[in-house]
Amino acid sequence: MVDHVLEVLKSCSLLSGLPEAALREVAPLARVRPFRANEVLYQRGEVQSALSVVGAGNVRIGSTNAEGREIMLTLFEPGAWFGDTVFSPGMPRVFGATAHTDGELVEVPGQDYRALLARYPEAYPRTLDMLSRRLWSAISIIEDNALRDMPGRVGRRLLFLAHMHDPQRGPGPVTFKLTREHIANMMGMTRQGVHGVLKALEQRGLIRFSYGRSTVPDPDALKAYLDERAG
Amino acid sequence: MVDHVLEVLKSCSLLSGLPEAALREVAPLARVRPFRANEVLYQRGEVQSALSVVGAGNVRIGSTNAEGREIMLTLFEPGAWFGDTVFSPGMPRVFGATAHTDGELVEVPGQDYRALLARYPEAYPRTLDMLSRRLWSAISIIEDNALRDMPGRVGRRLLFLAHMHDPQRGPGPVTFKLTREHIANMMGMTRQGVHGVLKALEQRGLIRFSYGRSTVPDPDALKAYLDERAG
DNA sequence: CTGAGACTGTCAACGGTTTGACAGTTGGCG
DNA sequence: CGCCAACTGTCAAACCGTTGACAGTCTCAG
Repeated sequence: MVDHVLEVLKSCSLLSGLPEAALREVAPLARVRPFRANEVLYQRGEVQSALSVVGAGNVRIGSTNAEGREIMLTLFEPGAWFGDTVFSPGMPRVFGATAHTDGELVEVPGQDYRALLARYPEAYPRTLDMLSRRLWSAISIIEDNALRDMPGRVGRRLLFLAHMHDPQRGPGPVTFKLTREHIANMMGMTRQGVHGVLKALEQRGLIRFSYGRSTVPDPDALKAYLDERAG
Repeated sequence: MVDHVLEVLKSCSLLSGLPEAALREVAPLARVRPFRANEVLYQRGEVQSALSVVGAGNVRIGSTNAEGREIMLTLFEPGAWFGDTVFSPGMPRVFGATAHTDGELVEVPGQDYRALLARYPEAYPRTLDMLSRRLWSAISIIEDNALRDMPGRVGRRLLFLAHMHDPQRGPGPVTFKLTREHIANMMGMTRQGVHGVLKALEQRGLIRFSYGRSTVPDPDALKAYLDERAG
């Protein structure tokens, strides 16, 4: 069990600055939490601080407003971490987390994680780097939303997800298991609006889609097209 | 001169986790850079990494796309810091910085700042906290853009700026020296669109504006109004 | 294999924002 | 004090995305 937890922790980029000995120290303190598709994992506004690492399955990050309209920020794959409030204990979560598929979470209590970092200060620069990159991503999204039209936004967000999924990815095709509605929620658009945009991209051969999934056959080609048409 | 730099560094929340002795160490390595209104301070995409602290005046953070359309992310006051690439050396800047008024910047070379942190590791938690809060803000903005309509977005962004300006601020009125066009660039709207929104808010007594400036007489009242009408 | 539920395609009507254009206002600089 | 440049108010037309509605398609569990 602890070995399994250790494997998950080792797969997490945020923790890769820590030596294996350090991970062995926290592994017994972590909690494994299996989940089923569509289960609510965390709600926006909760103040408990823990570092969550996706061990298996996919997790949707986002929140819902009073009228039931949902916004999705991103989709996390195994190895991804979230719960940025570990760094600002006492702050409420800005977003919620919902299971996208069946899977499992490894949760390290915030206090234990912070204590560990203090014991291995050489891991701090890497940690700052990871957090800083996430800020970089968030700002890019704000920028895209303000400067680009809908095809631009949708295309860029798909590329963003592709990169998120695997930062060292080669030029091959990427597939997203997302419904039109999920994409719409991610962009603050409607299902119908997304349909139109995807259809236009499909006619250019930049995207292919079927029931419940979309595929970008050549991310570089999509990127080139987007860069050409705006900015 | 060094004393002056020291004062500026002490006013910066990012550096407040460092003991005064540490700030004294870097002060001589910092560069003071005076600027005039509308001067371009940094361009998006540059890779040089430095920590910049606003010593005096205001700085607009944002970027411009090829068509000349500008997006403004936020406006920084004295004491604010930027240049998040110090934590990810080698990454290009995601945004540019432009002088909004006359003023002055204090620049600490990235390497020196990182070396200082390594020498005073007790400052890391505070640093992570600051960065994490900034991420929190960025995500809030993404959320607002996706879930709220225009009056909601404009109102929330003004409140955000007010908080940015002075996190410990009391209930008094806040004034922004921003033209309609600046606000429009901040929201990805047009000048005319902003006009309509502000006019509606004005009729409710939630905002007042004159040539080149807008005033929120009672931020709490504005917040209450916004919370009531959406989420 | 078959039915129910989830997802998708499509359309017309509606509404809000932008575009573009021009006159009016303000503030600072000579 | 007066002019110029920057900023603002306002309007109609065009545009784009949403709303709402319904039928068609796909998947999976039983």
